[in-house]
Amino acid sequence: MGNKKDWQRTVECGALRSAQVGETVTVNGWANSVRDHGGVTFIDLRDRTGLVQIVVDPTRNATSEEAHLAAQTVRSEFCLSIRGTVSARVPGAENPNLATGEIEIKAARIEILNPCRTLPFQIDQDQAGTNEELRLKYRYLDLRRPSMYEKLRLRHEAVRLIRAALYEQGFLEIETPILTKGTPEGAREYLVPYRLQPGLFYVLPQAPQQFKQLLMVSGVERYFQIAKCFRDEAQRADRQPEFTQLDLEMSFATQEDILNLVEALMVQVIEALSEKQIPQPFVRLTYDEAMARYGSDKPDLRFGLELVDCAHILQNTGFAVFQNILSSGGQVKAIRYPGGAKLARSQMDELVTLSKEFGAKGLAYFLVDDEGNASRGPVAKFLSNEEKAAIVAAASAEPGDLVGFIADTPATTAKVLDRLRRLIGERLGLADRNTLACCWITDFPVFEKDEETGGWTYAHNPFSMPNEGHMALIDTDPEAMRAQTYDLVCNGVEWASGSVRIHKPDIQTAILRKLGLDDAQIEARFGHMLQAFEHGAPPHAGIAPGLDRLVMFLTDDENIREVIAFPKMGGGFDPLMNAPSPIEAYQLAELGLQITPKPDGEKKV
RNA sequence: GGAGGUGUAGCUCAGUCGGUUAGAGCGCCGCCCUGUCAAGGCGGAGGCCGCGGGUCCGAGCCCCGUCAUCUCCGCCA
Repeated sequence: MGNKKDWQRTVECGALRSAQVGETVTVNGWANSVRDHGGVTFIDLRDRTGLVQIVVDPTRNATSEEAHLAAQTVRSEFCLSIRGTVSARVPGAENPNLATGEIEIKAARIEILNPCRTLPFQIDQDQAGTNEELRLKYRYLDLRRPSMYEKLRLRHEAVRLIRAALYEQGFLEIETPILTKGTPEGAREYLVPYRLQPGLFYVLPQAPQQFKQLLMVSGVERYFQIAKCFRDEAQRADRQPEFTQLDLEMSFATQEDILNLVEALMVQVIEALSEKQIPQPFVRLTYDEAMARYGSDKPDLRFGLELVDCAHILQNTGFAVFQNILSSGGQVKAIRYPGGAKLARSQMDELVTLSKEFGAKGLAYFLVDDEGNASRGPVAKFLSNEEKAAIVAAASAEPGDLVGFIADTPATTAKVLDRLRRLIGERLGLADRNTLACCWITDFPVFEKDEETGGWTYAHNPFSMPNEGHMALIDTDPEAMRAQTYDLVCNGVEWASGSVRIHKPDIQTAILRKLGLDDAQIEARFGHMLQAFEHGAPPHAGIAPGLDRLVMFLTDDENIREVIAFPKMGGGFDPLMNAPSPIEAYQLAELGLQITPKPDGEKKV
């Protein structure tokens, strides 16, 4: 206490109430706004706890001449120390919009800790209208806005709750290397040249996957980490080149253990930090069910509009287009567009155009009339009355609805109908913004066909344990194999992904061979994992929810940059630090690197 | 890699059918003002209309190219 400087605050701005009237206090903060009336001047002083009004009135109180002169030079965002007396506002001058609106501080002394030059943008207004590149360039100013501070605080609280809950359950928080080795395939990786032996590179981790499994072999049993992950892929509104996952792994655990743990943890965090409705228990769907009913492995369950498989209804149809698709292994599935019969012809045409953009050959549809009959629309005349009635019933279509059909391969049918379903849901406002509809998607395929090479590629994660008995299918019907895998999906967004891991070297080797790796490649890339599995590796399972996504749910942001303190722009460029940037010639020489200039001149900077 | 949107004052934006001197609000600067809280009044400064080319008597506006940025597809778990 004796070390305290006289400019240092004794109270925080937002904490002051009528109870403190009469006290002499010192506050520190920034001038949120200044209102100079010639004689009396008001300053709204802001710190992270809120605003308090400062009155500078040389005729009415102990305000010194210096304080009055200082107040006249104060501009927006000056950093100030102010000492004064907490006073009740004059009757009628209270501000009910301010938590501290009953009182004000009559300034005796004003110290300008640091002035502020003219701002590049106004920070006492909502950030929504400001050019984002400018916000990122001056991120330190952008983050002064209370709404941005609140996002930082929510993120902090989420992490704090997660840590507390996992500590409580015996999890160890362990850091794993950032300079490491890549996992083949998957996302493009960030590379760091190795100076001591030019030509070698570290790889930044896409996730701590292998390390956390090795920690299980180590006997840690319960591991977690708030882990930075790196992927050198194209950006999206909800993707950053570096992002954060809650990475966790448990030994001697089943899928059920992981699902229960994560479900309880996420519900706890959401309920503690938001008013969102989060229905429980989370819906569970297998991958096959999800694809059949929603055409997606990450369905938005805030609304229905389930897809209707018309195969049975149309098995003897006279409509050649549908018949040909069905007899060649394709699907005919329908989706209901509530009230869609009222759409203008141009809007219906737009649906057809969009379907084609999504990959379908077209969109067939009929309209349901007031009597519940499918009397109009392009396919109405090609289907029998019995067929139409059965489809109307199966889709629960009502008078005034449009029923659209996609007839194509199962993959294309799913993809297009998923898009249409989301489009309809969005247009009709079916998704309640205040609800977080979570579901577990389980039992993903182990392999899927690689259309380019004709070989097999992993569908989920090459370390995932196939379902019991499914290894028997690896030579006969690998496409039918399912694994002990699970994704947590919320409002159509993939939130977490995990699996029971393979802990047996023979199974892991068989899977890798099926993926087309020869024994030499397996040894080079996964030798250390297989060797670890040969040393008494325990059964283990894990998962990794996206932390940025969690915060986006809390803040209702659709843009991941809003919930990261210092994010990067679209190309991975950081306009605040000006990174990436060129390095010195000697640094390149040390690394044994030579830059080949792009033929067509310079970009940027 | 592809598609679409945007680019005009420090910020957010308007700018008609291509027409002579490019506007508004906020911010900034100056003066006035004793109760405001988005303070108010008066005055002022501030523009490579992203950049390059073209069409035209004439381009912020039309055409071509290019750069930046945002969103989506591809990609990415």
